[in-house]
Amino acid sequence: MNKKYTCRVTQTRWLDDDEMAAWRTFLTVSHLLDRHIEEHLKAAAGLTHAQYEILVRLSETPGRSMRMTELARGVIASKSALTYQITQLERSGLVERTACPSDERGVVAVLTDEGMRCLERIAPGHLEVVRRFLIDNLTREELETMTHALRKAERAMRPHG
Amino acid sequence: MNKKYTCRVTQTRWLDDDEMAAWRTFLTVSHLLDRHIEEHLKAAAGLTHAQYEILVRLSETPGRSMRMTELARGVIASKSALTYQITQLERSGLVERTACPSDERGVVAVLTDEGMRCLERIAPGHLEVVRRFLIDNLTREELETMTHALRKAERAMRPHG
DNA sequence: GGATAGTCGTTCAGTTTTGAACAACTATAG
DNA sequence: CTATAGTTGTTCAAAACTGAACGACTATCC
Repeated sequence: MNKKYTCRVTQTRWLDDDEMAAWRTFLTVSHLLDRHIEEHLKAAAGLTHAQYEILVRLSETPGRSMRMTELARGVIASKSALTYQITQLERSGLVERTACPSDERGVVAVLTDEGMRCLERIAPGHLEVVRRFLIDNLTREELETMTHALRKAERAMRPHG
Repeated sequence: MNKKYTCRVTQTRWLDDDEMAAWRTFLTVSHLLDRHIEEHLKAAAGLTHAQYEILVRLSETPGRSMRMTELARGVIASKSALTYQITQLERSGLVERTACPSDERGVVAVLTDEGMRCLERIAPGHLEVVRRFLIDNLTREELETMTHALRKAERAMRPHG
C-alpha cells in the first residue's frame, strides 16, 4: 500500500492496527449476529428481523401505535421499506393501518392483539439468541463500556443528537 | 420443527436494563453506520458496501484472488449473493473470474489493476466516514475493550471458530 | 387570504438478497 | 474400481430494499 501520495487538502488518516481491528470486528459481529437472528426468526415465526423490530417498537408505545415516519426513524428504515413491511405485517394480521386524527396525511400503524401475542411467543427465543451470541459473552464491565462508547457514536450519526 | 431453537427446559432469561441498552445501542449503531457508509460509497464510486468489502478482502490476499466460497465466508455473504456481486464487479471491470487449477469446480475471483486503483482511490474517504462516525468517538481504552469483547462474540458465532 | 415551502406516505422501476434446487466435480470408504 | 456422500458455484423465482417522483396535505410567511 502506498501512503506517499495523498489528497492535498485533507490528509488521509489511516486506521492503525487497533482501530482497524475494532472496525473489522464490529462489522463481522454485526453481520454474523444478523444472520443468526434472521435464521432463528424465520424458523420460529416466519418473520424478518426488520419485521420483528417493527413489532417491538410498536409494543413499547402507549397505544401500541406509531406514525409511519416516526416508526421508520425508530427502526432505521427508509420510508418505502417501512411501507412495504407494514403491508406485509397487515397481511399477516399482526399490524393494522389507522387514519391519523390530527393529520389528514398521516397513517398510524397499530399492533394488533394477535401481533402482541406473536411477539410474546417469540421474544424469549429471540432474546436467547441475542444472549448466546452476544450478551452472555461479555462481562458486565465490557457491556457497560461498549454501551457508553457506542452511544457516543450514535450521537455522532443521528441528525443532531 | 427446529430443535435448535426450542428449549422447554431452560427458563426464559430476559435481558436486564443494561443488557437491553447494550443490545439496542449495538443494533442502532450498526444500522446507522451502514446507512452512512452505503450513502458515501454510492456517491463516491457507485459501489455497495458489500462490493467494497469484496474488493478489500481480495486486495489483502497474496495474488489478490480468492475462491468464491472462501470469499463468501470472509465477507459473510451467501453464495448466491456473492455470485451476483462478482458478476456486477466483473461487469465494471474491477474483478475477474478465473478457473481454479486445483479444483475443476472452483472459481477464483481476482482483483484487477483497475479494481485496485479504484480501491486506493476511495479507501481514504471511506475510512474517514468510519472514523467520524465510529472510531474517533471512542477512547483508546474503549476501543480495545470493545474489540476484545466482540471477539468473544465472534468466536461464539463462527462455525466452531 | 393566498402563495410558497415543507412534510407525509405511497408508488414505481430497478437493484440486491434469499434459499432451494441443480449439475458438475471431489473425497471417502469399501 | 465403484458407490456414496459431500462440496462448488450457478440459476431461478420470490422477497426485500432503494431512491426518486408524486399527490395530498400542513405550516409559514407576508
